[in-house]
Amino acid sequence: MIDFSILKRSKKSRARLGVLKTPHGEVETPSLVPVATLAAVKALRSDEIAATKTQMLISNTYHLHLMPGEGVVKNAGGVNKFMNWQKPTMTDSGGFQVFSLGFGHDLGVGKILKMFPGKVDRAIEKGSQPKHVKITREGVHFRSPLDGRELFLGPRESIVIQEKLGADIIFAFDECTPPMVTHEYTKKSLDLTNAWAKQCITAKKSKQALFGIVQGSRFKDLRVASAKFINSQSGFDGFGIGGDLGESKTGSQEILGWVLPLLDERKPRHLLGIGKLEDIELIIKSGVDTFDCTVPTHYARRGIAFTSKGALDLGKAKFLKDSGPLDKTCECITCTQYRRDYISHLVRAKEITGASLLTFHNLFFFNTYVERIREKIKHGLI
RNA sequence: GUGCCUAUAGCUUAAUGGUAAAGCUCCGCUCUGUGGCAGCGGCAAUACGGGUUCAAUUCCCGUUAGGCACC
Repeated sequence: MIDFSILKRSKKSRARLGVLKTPHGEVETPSLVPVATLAAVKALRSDEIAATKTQMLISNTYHLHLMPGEGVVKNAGGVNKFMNWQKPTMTDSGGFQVFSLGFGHDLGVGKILKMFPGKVDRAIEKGSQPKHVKITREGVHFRSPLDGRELFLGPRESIVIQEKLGADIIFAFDECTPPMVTHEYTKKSLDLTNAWAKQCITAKKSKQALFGIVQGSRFKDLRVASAKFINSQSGFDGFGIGGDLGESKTGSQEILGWVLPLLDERKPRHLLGIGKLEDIELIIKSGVDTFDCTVPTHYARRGIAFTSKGALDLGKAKFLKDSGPLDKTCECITCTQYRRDYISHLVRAKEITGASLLTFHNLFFFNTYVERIREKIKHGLI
């Protein structure tokens, strides 16, 4: 069970200030939801995650199913107790893995593609299938990257697993479509995602909140149809917006502009997998309440620090001669207690403490950034 | 001290009497419902001095350095 209330609606944009109440506490929205795929934000303890101002985490059904298996998590009392995290949680349904382990793996692309005009030779047509993933009406056959065994995930399976994982918010099982799909392929995929959406609603026995996912790729008619359909399902407590949002920032704005006005404004909207620093204000202005993104944590493990002066690659040797903090204006533990020369050394030596210090800073920095946006909405600035 | 062996990029190794190749490192770039992953691009070398030859990194001599054996 969740309860969402809107404290303020912007007059300058579709941005909204809200509070999302869950069994594990409240989330002030808009909010970043850091990614804890395997019930861990890599490199941080749960108390450290909390100290980065993180309000909610999202874990992954597919990955936790493979390892350690949802039974282990259930025996521990659910994902919160399992990882000693007292605040709200979400689990993603595994729908993204249909893409990332399927076409994404085959073609070596992410869901955001900077496609050159005319590169239609790689378009994914109706009827085509990825190599290691088989998509059927009932669900998706995967091959485990861990041991090669077959595994099947459909709407019912995903919900059953997510109920055992026990997060506050769970997502419907969908097909996240690749960026280079044709209209025909997307239309067929959407029929599947919508059918699965209904099956997820009927499969759910728990009191967890269930979010339906809007797909439709870059096609306006399909995005609109998807939003209307998902919005019409009273079994959904909120919405996810998934898939490819087009090739540019203005494209993403446009797609969110088609979709969000069609969704019941009393329910929260979560944007799946988007959240580079430069995206955040734009998606919030479009009316997004929560969003998850691997960027702050994943980039930290590659040695990148996000600062008020831009992104810094601490792996570069020049930082070995830099005695300053990562960011002079940041008040996080990493910035107040450690210097760039030391962090650079750790990154270059591949010491895990480097990943830890950078992950802490990046999450604190992102969360502070979003906190300021909440303040701006509160004061009518955006 | 004597004999033998070796010397190619920062490191580890290829190859050839006729354009010197790769891995790692280093430098730059990419990587949005997470691979502590991966990909792309770049810098960079025949120890030194002679000789043979149209042409030597390659064959020969010397120097230097290193390794091994013997005294």
